[in-house]
Amino acid sequence: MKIEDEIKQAAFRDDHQKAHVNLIFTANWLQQQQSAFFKPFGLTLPQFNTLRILRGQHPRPATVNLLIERMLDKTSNASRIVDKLEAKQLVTRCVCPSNRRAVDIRISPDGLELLGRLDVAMANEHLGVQNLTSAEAAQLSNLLDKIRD
Amino acid sequence: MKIEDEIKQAAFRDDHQKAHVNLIFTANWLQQQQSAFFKPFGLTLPQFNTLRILRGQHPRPATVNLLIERMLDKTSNASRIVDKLEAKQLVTRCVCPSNRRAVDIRISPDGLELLGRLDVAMANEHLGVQNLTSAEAAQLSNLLDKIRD
DNA sequence: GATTATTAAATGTATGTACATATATTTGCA
DNA sequence: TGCAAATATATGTACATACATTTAATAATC
Repeated sequence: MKIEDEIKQAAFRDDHQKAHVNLIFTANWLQQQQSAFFKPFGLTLPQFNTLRILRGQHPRPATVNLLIERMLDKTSNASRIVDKLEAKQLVTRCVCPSNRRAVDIRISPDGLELLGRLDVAMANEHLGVQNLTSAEAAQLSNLLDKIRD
Repeated sequence: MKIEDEIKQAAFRDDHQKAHVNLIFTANWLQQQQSAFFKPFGLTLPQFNTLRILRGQHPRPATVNLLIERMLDKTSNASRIVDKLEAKQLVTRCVCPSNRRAVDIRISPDGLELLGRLDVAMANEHLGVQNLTSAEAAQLSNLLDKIRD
């Protein structure tokens, strides 16, 4: 559906404004698709992304700082997202022995098992930008990089 | 800066995953730019977008339903955003005479004045996707529409 | 006309975002 | 050594998001 119809707006001032609105709208749309997918597994999107970073580090620990560095949203509160994951016993948290200010966070066996199930489920889904060809996806990335220059 | 460096990830699985991550990241980036811009004016981004819809309707009223229809994020809570705007006396809210379930919401003179100041300030800023040419912006919109097909 | 269904908005709860501040630990330097 | 600065994380508050439930008014059906 064209962006004009999605938000019931007849026209945009120019191509720039239209692309801007479309970018925000489409990113929200994608995030909602993903959230709905993760919901039956008891995970929110930021929780999933955090777990995935921890699996990437496994069996090495991650610190809160490392999570923030790799998260898409730098200003979100990694501490509290880890709180939620810890409450579900998907991660462990303990004071780093070599630097007692820092906290070593590791994905637990339960967490690895959950991500494993998600891998299977995601392979059977068409989440994300699957409607684009590889060339179009690459073109999109280039345009987005240019926006942030 | 390339997306790989922004989130400190060496490589992506494929062009699709890279475009997906880039899309979410860039939309967040744009929203943060805008939020920072609106902050000195005492507005959040959803509050600004709501006010702008109301100005589009002015002098006709809008209902909460109309706001939801036109908002980029359909699931956000228009009622409570209007609460905040009403507390700042930027909008008025009164029961619709012809349908007492509905509420007529109108932008106030203060609200119009604030948006006027924002128009001036925004004209002097480069918010949004200004780094693209018109052709690139149009191309971006087409790619985004295709994602949501 | 009374009862049920639908609609419009508000409210409740859990989570996340944004940003400021607090607490504890470590580092650097006078 | 002692004390200030820097670092790592946690906490507090306001706002927004996501989604379920509630309340009130209107429409539809019997």
